[in-house]
Amino acid sequence: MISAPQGTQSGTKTRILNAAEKFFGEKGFDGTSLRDITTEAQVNLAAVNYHFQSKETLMDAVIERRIAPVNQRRMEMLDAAGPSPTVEQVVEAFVSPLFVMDVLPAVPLIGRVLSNPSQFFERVYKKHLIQVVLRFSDAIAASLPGLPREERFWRLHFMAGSMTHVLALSGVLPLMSGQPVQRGAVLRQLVTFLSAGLRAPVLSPFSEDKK
Amino acid sequence: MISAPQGTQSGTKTRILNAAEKFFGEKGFDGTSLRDITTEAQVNLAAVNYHFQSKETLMDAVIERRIAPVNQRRMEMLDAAGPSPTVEQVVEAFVSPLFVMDVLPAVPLIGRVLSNPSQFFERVYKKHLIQVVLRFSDAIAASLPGLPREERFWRLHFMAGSMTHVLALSGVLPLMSGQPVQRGAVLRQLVTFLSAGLRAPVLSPFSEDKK
DNA sequence: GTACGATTGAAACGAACGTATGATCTCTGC
DNA sequence: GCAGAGATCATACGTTCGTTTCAATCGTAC
Repeated sequence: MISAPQGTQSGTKTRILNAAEKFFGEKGFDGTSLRDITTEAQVNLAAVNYHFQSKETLMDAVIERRIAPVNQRRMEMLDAAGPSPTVEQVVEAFVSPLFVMDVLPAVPLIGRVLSNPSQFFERVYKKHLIQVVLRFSDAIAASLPGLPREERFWRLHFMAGSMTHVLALSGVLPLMSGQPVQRGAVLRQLVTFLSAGLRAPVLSPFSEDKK
Repeated sequence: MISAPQGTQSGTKTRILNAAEKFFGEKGFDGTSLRDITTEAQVNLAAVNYHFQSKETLMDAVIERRIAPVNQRRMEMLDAAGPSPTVEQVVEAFVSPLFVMDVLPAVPLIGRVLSNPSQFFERVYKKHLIQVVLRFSDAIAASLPGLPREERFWRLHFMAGSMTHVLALSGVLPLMSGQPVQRGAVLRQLVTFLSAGLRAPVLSPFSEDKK
C-alpha cells in the first residue's frame, strides 16, 4: 500500500484536514457538517469516513496535527531558558509558539477548543495539556519562588485565558481595534501584560505552607 | 390577555429559559436540541416556538435576561468610583458583577458566548457590550493616564479574556485545582492579577500621540 | 355558564445530518 | 497488460432536527 507522505502535499486527507480546521474554527464542531467540509475540500462525502473513521476522530486528527508541534516548541523554549528562567521567558515560551506562521490557520480552532468545556477539551487536556501545565507550573515556581501553589494555579489559568481569548477572537478583535494589527506587536503586549500579572504581590497572608 | 409577571415564578416561559440556559451553557447552541430543553423543562415541544419565535430568539432571550443586570451593576460601580478611579476599582467593577449569586447559573453560557465568535457574540457585542467597552476604556484611561490608546485596547481585552476563561471553564477548572474553590477567593486573585497587568510598564516608545 | 382569547397538547412535516454500501476508477508490482 | 489493493464515487439509509398544524384545554370577563 505504501501510504503517501501526507506532510505538505495536497492529497485528499490533507485537504479534508484543512477544510475541517477552517470550519471547525469558524462555526464549531456541531455547527459544521461533513458536507460543508467535503464541499470546501472538493472531495467525496464518503472520503471522511474512509480516511478518518468518524466526524469525531476527524476533529481529533485536526487538533493533533497542530497542537503537538506547539507543545514541543514550548518545551524547547523552556529548556533553553535553563533552570532559573525569568518570568518573561516563561510567558514567552507559553504564548509565542501559537503566534508563528504555520499554526495560524488553526488559531481560531485552538482558541475555541480551549475556551469551551466539551468532549474535545477534556481529551486535549488529558492527552496534550496536562504535562504542559505541570511543566509550566514548575517553571513559574522557579521564576517566582515566593508565590504560593494555589495562586500559581490560578495565575497560570488567567494567563491561559488571556491567550485563548486572543486566539479565539483573532478573527474579530482586529476589526474592533480600528487599525491594522501586527501579530508581533500583540504578542509583545501580551507578554508584558501577563508577566506583570504573574508578578503581582502575593495575596494570601498565610502563604507558603503547601510543599 | 394580561400577560403573567414572568419574574421569579415557575411558569412555562421561565422554565424554558432556565433549561435553555443550562443546556446552552453545557453543550453550546448547536449541541443542544429543543427536545433537550423541553424535556428538562417539562413543557411541550411546541411551547418554545409559541413563547419565543425560534431557537435563535430563545437564545437571545436567555442572554438578555442575565447580561442586562450585569452591565447595569458594572456601570453603577464605575459611577460610584468617581471620576478618578483606582485601577483596582475599575477591574473590580468589570469583573465582580459576574461573581454574584443570581448570575451563577448563567456563567458557563456567558463564558461560552463571549469566548467564541458567532452570530450571538456579534449580537451581544453590538447590543450590550459596545457601550460597556467604551466606558471601561475611558475608566482605564482615567486610572492610568500614561497608557497609550492601543495598549489600552489590548489590555482591556486581555482582561476580558482571563475573565471569560474563568467563567467558561467554571465547571471544570475547580476540579483541576484539586481543592474546594471559594468564589470570593478566585475573584480577589483575579482582580490582583489583572490590576498588575494593566499597570505593566508602557511598551511603545513613541507613546501618547493619539488623542 | 357561556363565550373567547391564551396556552398547551399530540402528531406530523420536510430538511439536513452522520454513516454505510457497493460499484467504479487508479495505480503499482510483476 | 493484467491482477489486486487502495482510493474515490454516486447514492441511499435511518435518525434527529426545527418548525408547523390543529384540536383540546385553561382561565377569566360578562
